[in-house]
Amino acid sequence: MTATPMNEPIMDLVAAKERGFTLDDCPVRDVLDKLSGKWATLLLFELHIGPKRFGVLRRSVPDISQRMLTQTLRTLERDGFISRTVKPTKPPSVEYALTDMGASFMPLIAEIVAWADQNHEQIRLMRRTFDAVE
Amino acid sequence: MTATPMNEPIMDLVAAKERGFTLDDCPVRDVLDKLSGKWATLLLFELHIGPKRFGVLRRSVPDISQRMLTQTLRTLERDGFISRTVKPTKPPSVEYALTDMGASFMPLIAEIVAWADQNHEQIRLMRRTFDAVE
DNA sequence: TAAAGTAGGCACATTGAGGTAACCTGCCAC
DNA sequence: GTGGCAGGTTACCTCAATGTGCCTACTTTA
Repeated sequence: MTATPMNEPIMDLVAAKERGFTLDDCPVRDVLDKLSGKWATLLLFELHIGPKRFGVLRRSVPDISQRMLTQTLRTLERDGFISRTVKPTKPPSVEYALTDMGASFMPLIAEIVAWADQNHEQIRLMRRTFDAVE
Repeated sequence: MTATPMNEPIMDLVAAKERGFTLDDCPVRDVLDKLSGKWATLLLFELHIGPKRFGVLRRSVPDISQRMLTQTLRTLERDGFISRTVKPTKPPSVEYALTDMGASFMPLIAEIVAWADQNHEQIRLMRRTFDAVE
């Protein structure tokens, strides 16, 4: 709840800082931007269950607008997290799927979910306490 | 590079979805918002090395404005990631430090950094390829 | 002929994160 | 006094992310 006597620092992070990983064109930003968008993780989430078509995705994430669905899928495709395959059905359909790289990213999301699950009660408690004092 | 035959889904994620973790007041959002801000991770990064005073933090992250430094520190404190301690020195000084909860969050950041380190070349390759085709 | 379902595109408004710059409150030294 | 440092706060502005609504082009079904 208060200051910690500091468990020893994670050396990877110390090393990362020394390599300049805190700069603006930083590779980590590329990844963080995926996590930060409102929809990207939800879509990765859906595709992690299995490949899905455009319309199915839209119904799976009912709040998303068509525009944001298209746009988010594009940037995820652009960065190689998902693939887009047009199938020559009668009305051509488009299937989206995780790539191997995208799939390798999901364990990180799973860990974040797990951490959030373990800590969100304390976070909300701290928040209420902080707000109460003004 | 193309569609993956889908390694088996991570059951924690499937379970999370069934518990409604994709909703708007979702606990995961609370955590993702920390990662998404421009400065929060950098400040956690600095405090992970050790406790630091306001002015030291400002010099450690030279691009940050006083306003954003104060603001980001406040929200991190509000959510219990860091602690704020006023010390009765001649001009009173303020020391910021990771809390235990904040420290427990750092391994996740370390993993994201490691993943970004391994994959950013491919991401940028995919991006260039995608942009070339138009 | 009309409706409804495929997968989008385009134009505009909103909104919130972030930046800039100035001011403030103590306390110290000159 | 005047100036500086510490740690802020406040007002104002910008810009990118996101939302809303309407449009296309094609095909199947009623």
